[in-house]
Amino acid sequence: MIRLNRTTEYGLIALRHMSQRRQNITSAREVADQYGLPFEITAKTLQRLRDCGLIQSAQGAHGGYMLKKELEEVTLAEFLQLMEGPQAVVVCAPPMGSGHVGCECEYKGKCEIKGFMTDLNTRVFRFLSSIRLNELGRLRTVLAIGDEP
Amino acid sequence: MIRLNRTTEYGLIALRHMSQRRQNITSAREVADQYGLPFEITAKTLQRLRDCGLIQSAQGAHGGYMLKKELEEVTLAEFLQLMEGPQAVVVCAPPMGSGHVGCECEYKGKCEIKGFMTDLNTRVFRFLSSIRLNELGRLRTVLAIGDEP
DNA sequence: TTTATATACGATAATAGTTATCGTATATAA
DNA sequence: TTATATACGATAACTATTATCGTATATAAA
Ligand code: SF4
Ligand code: SF4
Repeated sequence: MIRLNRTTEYGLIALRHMSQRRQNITSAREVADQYGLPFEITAKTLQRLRDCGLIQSAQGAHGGYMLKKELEEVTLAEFLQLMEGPQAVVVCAPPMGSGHVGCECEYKGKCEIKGFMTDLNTRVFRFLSSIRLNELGRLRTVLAIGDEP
Repeated sequence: MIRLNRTTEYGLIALRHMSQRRQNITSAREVADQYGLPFEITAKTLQRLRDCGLIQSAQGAHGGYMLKKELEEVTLAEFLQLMEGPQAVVVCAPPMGSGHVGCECEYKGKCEIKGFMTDLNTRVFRFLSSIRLNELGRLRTVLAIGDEP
């Protein structure tokens, strides 16, 4: 229920990379190389972030990407929606953020847990909205002692 | 990131059904019929709940299933772990509940968001642990006005 | 003008995970 | 003996995720 997409991780890795190099432009190649990510997917991920308005792109030889939005202004809920599409705990619940697009479910008529699920969906959305992407910069990778064999 | 398995829903539907019919035994057939669920999967789901100690089974002609544990004592975090296996936000984070079994990730060495992810994992676990299955009984299906076309 | 380097983007293959089904065995009350 | 139930392994069908390929376009610099 809880696992993120790889592309979401790639996106966060790229955003953090950019937030550390303020003012400086970066490129899909640089990000992919530095973190060992697959180039093609990294490139597409960055294009997607640009489509969403989180970063801006410049084409051509010295082109690349730069942060556009303040990461503090982006919640994890919003980011997930941008990267993974509309999210909901169950198909009958309205996807986070936009709209009451409550989908269809074949069990809808007889289902007795819909109320519970709708409530859960709301709470999950609130939880994810309480986390902002500027937290990416706060925590660094702390290798726990004994983490490696 | 956020969607539950169908089997988890089937399990919750069954648990709620049983919690409404205290003392009375129910069966996979009864649950499947009443809510229109696929019988085979419902049966396996109930077997799984029994393996986990949430319900007890009786074989034979008048057999079936009964609640064993108080739903108030079961958190959503525990339930998800039982139904969907060890859960974590990312593969490098320790799955909820049991252990520091932090898995392997090919990007581990260079990754800079591991700290953020580990922290997120902990917070998600806390969130899911704050919800208990007795809430299943509190909310009923409230059909929103205009929910159907 | 040519070259090197970058983004842009559609199409598709490979992989993994979820969901559903089939077949058979066993237990038990009537 | 029969009807009804759980128990359980194997596998098929479906869906989503993840990775790759091919080609087009933009731009700075030689
Ligand atoms: S109607 Fe019930 S079974 Fe269907 S998605 Fe909603 S909660 Fe799940
Ligand atoms: S090491 Fe980094 S990329 Fe790998 S799973 Fe952990 S957070 Fe994700």
